[in-house]
Amino acid sequence: MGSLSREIEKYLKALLENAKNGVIEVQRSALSDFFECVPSQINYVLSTRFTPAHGYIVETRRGGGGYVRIIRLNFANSDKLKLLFEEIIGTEISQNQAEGLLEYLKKEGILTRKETLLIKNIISDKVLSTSLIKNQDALRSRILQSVLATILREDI
Amino acid sequence: MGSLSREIEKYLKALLENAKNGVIEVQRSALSDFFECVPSQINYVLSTRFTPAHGYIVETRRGGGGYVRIIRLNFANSDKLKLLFEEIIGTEISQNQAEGLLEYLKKEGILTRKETLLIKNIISDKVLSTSLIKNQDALRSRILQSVLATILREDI
DNA sequence: TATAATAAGGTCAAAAATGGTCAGAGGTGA
DNA sequence: TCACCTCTGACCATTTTTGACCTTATTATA
Repeated sequence: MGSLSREIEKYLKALLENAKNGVIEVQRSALSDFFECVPSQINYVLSTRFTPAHGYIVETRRGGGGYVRIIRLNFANSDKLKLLFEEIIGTEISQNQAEGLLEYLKKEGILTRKETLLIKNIISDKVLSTSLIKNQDALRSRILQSVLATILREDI
Repeated sequence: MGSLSREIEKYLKALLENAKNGVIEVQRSALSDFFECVPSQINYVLSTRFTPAHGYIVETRRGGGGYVRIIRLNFANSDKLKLLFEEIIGTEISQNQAEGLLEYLKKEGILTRKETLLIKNIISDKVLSTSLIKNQDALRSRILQSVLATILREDI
């Protein structure tokens, strides 16, 4: 008794199985035509089943030649990363904590010295202490989530 | 599938690859004939994909014997580049321009693919479009300045 | 040598082509 | 039944494509 959402989910996951690199590109309108549903149903599926926490990243582009790209994350040999990832979602992280996390990733050989430095500087107070930002620690958490998700991408 | 603009972009970049000196000259009308599009489409491609932020300068000339010359900047002239970068990054920078700059740095071998992806994702809408931030483009500028400063450090 | 014709390229705004958001209606399982 | 999914539609945002009209340089000609 699959709901439509579950069907769409299955379909996309099947596509991903056959894709090399764990990356597929589809068009939202083509998908919604195929499943005879409204386009926003596709967004619903993506936002409930293809989030980083589920192990996917979605990138889209509007306009002519637009697309929806789904990238599968590879948690296979990084349970620890998965945990970390889940732990920091929706949290706030101080500069100190963030640096600790980055150092850990460096020590594990997951980030190089240069990558660590780049990110450390980005999330430093020097960059983030600005009236442009309402809550530094919350933004820092979002940035780190993005870093973890990128690291986990299969296609890099 | 891929948009026409992307095709034209690829075509020009391929020409540049084969050109020595990183300079090519084409005729707008010849290009638009070749791609069966209106001439102004070429301008669109140039202005969205071959800006200084993307690492290119475009020079044109009208009238008989007119041309469009595309010059790819190379990092060797890094004094000029530093200035250019400062100008490009300014106090605000759009996502498109920022991504162009990162792609350029990758192409020049200054950033690896992974570093590029990490930073690109950090400055993406996904991370920065949040009510936590008042002015995305301004924060993006701060982040890129930090990245450049890190890159330009001698000790890494 | 002016002047007209021709041969480039430039600008800008409207239309077309995608995808995004959000609130409310409709289902469904414990 | 009640909380929690799912589905829908009206409205929004971004990117690309097109076309009408404008500017500049060169060449031919009176």
